[in-house]
Amino acid sequence: MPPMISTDYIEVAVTLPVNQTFVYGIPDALRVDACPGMRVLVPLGRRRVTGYILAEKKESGPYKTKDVLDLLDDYPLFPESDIAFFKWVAGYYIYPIGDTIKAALPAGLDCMDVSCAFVTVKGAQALEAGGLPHEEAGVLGLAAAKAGISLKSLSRRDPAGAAILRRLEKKDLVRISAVLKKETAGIKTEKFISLPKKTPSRQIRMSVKRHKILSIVREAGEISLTSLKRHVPTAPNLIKPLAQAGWLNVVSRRVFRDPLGEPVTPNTPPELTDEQAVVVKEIQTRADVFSPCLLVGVTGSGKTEVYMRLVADAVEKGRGAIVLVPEIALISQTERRFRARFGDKIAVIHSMLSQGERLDQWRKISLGKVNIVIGARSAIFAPIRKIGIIIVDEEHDYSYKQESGLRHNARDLAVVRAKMHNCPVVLGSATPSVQSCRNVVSEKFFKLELTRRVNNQTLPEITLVDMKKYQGSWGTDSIITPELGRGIRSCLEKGNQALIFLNRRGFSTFPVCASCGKTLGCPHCDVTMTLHKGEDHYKCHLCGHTLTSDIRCPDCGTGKIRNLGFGTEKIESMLKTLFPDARVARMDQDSTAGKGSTLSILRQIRNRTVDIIVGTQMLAKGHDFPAITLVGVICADLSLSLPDFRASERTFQLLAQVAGRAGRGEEPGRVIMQTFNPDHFTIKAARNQDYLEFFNHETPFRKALMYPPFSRMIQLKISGKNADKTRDHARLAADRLEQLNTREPKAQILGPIEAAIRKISSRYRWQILIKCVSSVNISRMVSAMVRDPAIQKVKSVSVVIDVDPYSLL
DNA sequence: AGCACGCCGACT
DNA sequence: GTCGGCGTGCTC
Ligand SMILES: [Zn+2]
Ligand SMILES: [Zn+2]
Repeated sequence: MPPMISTDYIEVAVTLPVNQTFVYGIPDALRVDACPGMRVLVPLGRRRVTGYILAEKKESGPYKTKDVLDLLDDYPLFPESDIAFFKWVAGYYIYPIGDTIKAALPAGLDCMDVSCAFVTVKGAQALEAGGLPHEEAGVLGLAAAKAGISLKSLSRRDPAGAAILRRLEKKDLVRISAVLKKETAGIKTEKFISLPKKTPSRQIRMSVKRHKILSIVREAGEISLTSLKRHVPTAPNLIKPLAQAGWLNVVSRRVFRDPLGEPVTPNTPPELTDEQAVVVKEIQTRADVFSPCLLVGVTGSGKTEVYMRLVADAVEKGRGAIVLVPEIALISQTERRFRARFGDKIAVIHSMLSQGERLDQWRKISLGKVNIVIGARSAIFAPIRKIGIIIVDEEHDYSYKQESGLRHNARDLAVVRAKMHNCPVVLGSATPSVQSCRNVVSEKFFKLELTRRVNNQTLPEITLVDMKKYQGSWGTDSIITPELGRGIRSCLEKGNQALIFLNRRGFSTFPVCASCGKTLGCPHCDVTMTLHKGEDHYKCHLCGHTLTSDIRCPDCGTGKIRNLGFGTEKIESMLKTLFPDARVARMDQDSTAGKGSTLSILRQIRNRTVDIIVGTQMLAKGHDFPAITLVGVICADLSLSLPDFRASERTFQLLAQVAGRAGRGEEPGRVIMQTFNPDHFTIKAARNQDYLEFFNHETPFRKALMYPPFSRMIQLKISGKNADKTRDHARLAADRLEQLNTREPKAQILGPIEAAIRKISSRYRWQILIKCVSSVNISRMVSAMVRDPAIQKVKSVSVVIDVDPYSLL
């Protein structure tokens, strides 16, 4: 157990966007159980909020302190040693410390006061009598129906809601009071039943059911109520009188929810290849020092086995391990293999888990029951005490970057955390990021390689098809070229599966008015709508707004819409026409929206009940499809022309990844990539599956324009509902930055510019880009800028800081 | 963030 | 005259 608080005061970080911590007094009754890493309920202003104990304090400082109201944990959620890490993260990402900790912890652990309106007796009478103004009756009815309504949810419904409520309060029809909103994730307890040591003297009537229960309990020794219910469904009612008469002992105990089914028995590791053994050895010799390693291994070269050896080795030495994997729907192949190897010694943090299940995985770690964790980006915050190794699989993957809230990059944080724990960190990939390659060149990382595939599979053969040849062709040839068509046919004739990739969903992606020529745009966003035939409407992919499929042009009022442009849904229907005997399935965000649909599509692929599978990048990651021998890429350059310095890298990674889906089984694979730019270095490098070729071509561009990894970059995203106010605020922010840009080496401030997508969900968007070779200077000036009251006080415009942005769009 | 305070326009 | 709008500032 960690050291308890021994002082009269504690330092607390509250979950609010404030850049400071607060000092509270701690009553003796709470102090005996309190320690850093626990949550407390504290008064702040005139409400109660959740805070995290950071440290003990001998003095209150210059403030008049308030007392902690309650201790919300009986065991710390994170070790005291992690606080330094959280502070580092908060500083680096320029994000409030309390919010940083909240983002790091499992969700649903926040309690706070929420203002709620309750209908008074007078209000109920008034509602029944009628005669109230329409809107007042509406709000009152809502509050009555829900037995109290929070002010926040009301003003979300209707911006005028708060004003109406105040009127009602004045008339004494509602009462507004603070209600403590409890955490939504909790610890699960279960009842366990056993026989008492001595048979009770008190006799009760013994029915058949009661006898049965007693005999089951006698046999089991101790049994949970849940398993007892499986034998006797009415057990909960039956045990009560038995327990009261002393015939049974019933205790409530905390349990961990097990989301992954029955625990697996650990399997035995296979023999390592010579190459694998060398890599493992190299990293093991650096076991007790911070040593970042880039492990480049072609698909199928056995990286996962190397990871598992390193993790097992760290555990043997009494230390823990963190394994990061890309975020995908369902559990990935890598996660499954780790679980098979380490059984119940490993915690799994995955987006498919419920809040409570995630909390339990976290608690298992913080209680020291397990000291290995595998999971997507949030697992980098897992409360492992003495980390012996950190693994980042597919380190180039974009899902390591969180694109909302605390915009961290888990891959970068892995390196930081490894440094704090003096341990190796292994970044593995077949196609490493430009950033990591650069770190090898600059000798920040050392590089290890796995060049041979374990079972001697051959790498897929990749051919390019120039789509320019078929521009204006008849029928479907311009989209599914004859080369790709022939490829699919021969793949199907051999009884294999084909995967067709297009990173754009929907049926028609470019609806245009036949009479005035205007595109059909979203009324809330600055993008065109997409026709979804299955759902029979036009949909905006940014805000979700829909328009009926039979709509006339809203601009001229009469024109019919011509549905140009194509997405996965259209490719699916074209393939069904071209190959009427083939079974075609589609996997994208639309086809996997329903619960269980992802699983059912994956099962179809695995059981070979589909022949052609069309999909978006969802198909590119994490799942193994052994029967796929052909991968067709409809348009390799879709993401190439985006106005973003990482467009090439993203395209290269995506193409390399999809290509890797071909030939995972016995038969060699084939990849056909259709492109308008067959001579572009990105496409060529993807065809050659050569990350170094890509790196060598991309590096000069980045260097010339001072883009990462040759500089640090921070992007400010300024948005608001009012176009003029947003623009003015963006200009103000840029002015402040210019004023703060005094230290050498100076930063380069670009903008403000209007974002490429000028409006999303009725919010106008502006951007400022800051580049600087000095990490310290760029961080200092941006922190100072956001702390400026002139910037902070304007609440109708939001300023979001994206440190090391992945995409600038 | 949320909540109160305070200062100005358009209503009784 | 006040009711209620929002801009400003503070929370240990
Ligand atoms: Zn028109
Ligand atoms: Zn929209």
